[in-house]
Amino acid sequence: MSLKIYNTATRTKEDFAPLHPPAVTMYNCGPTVYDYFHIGNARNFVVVDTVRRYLIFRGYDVRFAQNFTDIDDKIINRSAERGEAWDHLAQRFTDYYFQMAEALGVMRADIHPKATDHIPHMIALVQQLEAKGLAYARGGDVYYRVRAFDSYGKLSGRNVDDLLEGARVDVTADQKEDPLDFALWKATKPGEPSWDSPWGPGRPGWHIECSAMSMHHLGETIDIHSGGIDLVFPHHENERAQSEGATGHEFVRYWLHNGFVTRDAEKMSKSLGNFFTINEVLEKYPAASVRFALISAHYRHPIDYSETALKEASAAIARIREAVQTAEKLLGSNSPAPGTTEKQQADAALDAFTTGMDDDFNTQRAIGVIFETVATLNEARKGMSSGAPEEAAAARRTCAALAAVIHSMLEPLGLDALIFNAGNEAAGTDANATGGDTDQMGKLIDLLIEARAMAKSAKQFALADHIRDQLAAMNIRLQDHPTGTIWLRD
RNA sequence: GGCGACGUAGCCAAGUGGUAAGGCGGAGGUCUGCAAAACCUCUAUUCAGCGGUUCGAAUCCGCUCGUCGCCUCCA
Repeated sequence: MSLKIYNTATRTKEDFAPLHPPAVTMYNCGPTVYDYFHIGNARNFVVVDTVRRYLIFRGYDVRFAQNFTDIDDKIINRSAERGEAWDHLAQRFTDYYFQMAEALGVMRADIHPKATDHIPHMIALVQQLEAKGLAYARGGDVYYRVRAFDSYGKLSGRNVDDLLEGARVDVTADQKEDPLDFALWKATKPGEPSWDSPWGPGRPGWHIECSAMSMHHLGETIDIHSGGIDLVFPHHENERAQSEGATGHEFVRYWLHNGFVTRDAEKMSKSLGNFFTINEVLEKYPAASVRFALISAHYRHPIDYSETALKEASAAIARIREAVQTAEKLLGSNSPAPGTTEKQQADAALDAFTTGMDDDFNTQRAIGVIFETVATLNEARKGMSSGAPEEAAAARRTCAALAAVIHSMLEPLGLDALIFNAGNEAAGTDANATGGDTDQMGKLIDLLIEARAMAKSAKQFALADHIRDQLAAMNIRLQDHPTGTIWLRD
């Protein structure tokens, strides 16, 4: 079995062969920190995090960098509107990024470089391009000479002449040699932050930062570079031109781009006002549901954001959580080790999961396998209360093995902790959702369950139901099983 | 105008040549004191439409219709 990744550069699925296995270098174009990121940005972070987690699951040693664009027009404009210092604003939303990303189960990158910390690297890169005749200075600006780079357009499948036709170019706006040329360095304007450079005070163009930071931290050639599909052109095309123009060799081996989150089939955008910021979404729905919804279609396909989608995701997650928690609760603290049969059954599920994910990170197929495993687990659970001791013991082994394998499938999807740890902070002393309720709270609940059982055997159903209802009001839900009553936290 | 993606059940969504995964929702049933959870059965003779290739197509080719995206800051 081999992992296949769809490479935007070739428009085909390719066998994944990193440059120096098992090492994998990955770079994702991160947020411009001038506002909360929206649900579309969230999809990119979640998708890339899932890719990263799966590569780790597959045994790769991943080194991952994701930048913060902490200086650009949007930040300068927002800063002016708010009367807040641009660097203060950027820091504030950088902090929010970490907070929201963590909520979504997105792991921190190994490196989170900031553009403003890499100005010297960018200047050096621009100088290299200048020396090679690929860049030229005009006034205090520096531009990339697009037509001097032979393969410009290769990544996005365009040729420079087509680009000119459709281009809405205001040639008068600047001093470019060619309308297609783009800015590497922008001369400072009054009131804007600026850095000293060989071309005078100014600030970097947008594209140059990713080239500089990717090469500085991960090397001149990296394995995977990712972003939303709208970054293919011009951002990634320009990054490629800058990096390969400077070094003369391949910049990225696999270009990976995720599809949009749409709203009524249209791309979310600021101008349409049809976007939701992540903090708004997380106020309404659990992070597990949001993440599940974001990976419940293939990452390259568009996904429509709606209340229905989030509710369905919540229901789907509830089924998984219910199955695993019920099984683990019934197993108690002395979960049996799997025998050969159970081991094979679990391995088969894991293989099916891996096959799905190996096909260009097909999370939906992987999720399908999880649900099939859930169904098998629920069925096996009934056997646990069998009167025949051997049958019950076998069922316990099966349930233990399947519950464990479900956890190991949820982990690379970034869902395991979100589904099973959420609420534990509120639960306080609830030692874990799986096992012996050794804490005091658990003992109290067990006592109430015992009282309810006594009421039931005395046919005092009003009292029994009162106990159940009051516990439910505290999000403690009771389940009656042939072997006894268990409780779960909702 | 150039380039590209998509159209599968009430909804979401896999499947890219061998006879339609999975989830949500819905209907009926089993279990239960009643619930909850779970389980069982049913819910697409068919994959936008029309042609073609093939023993065989949702899957390949052509055309048509529809939706969306990139070409400008954008995940």
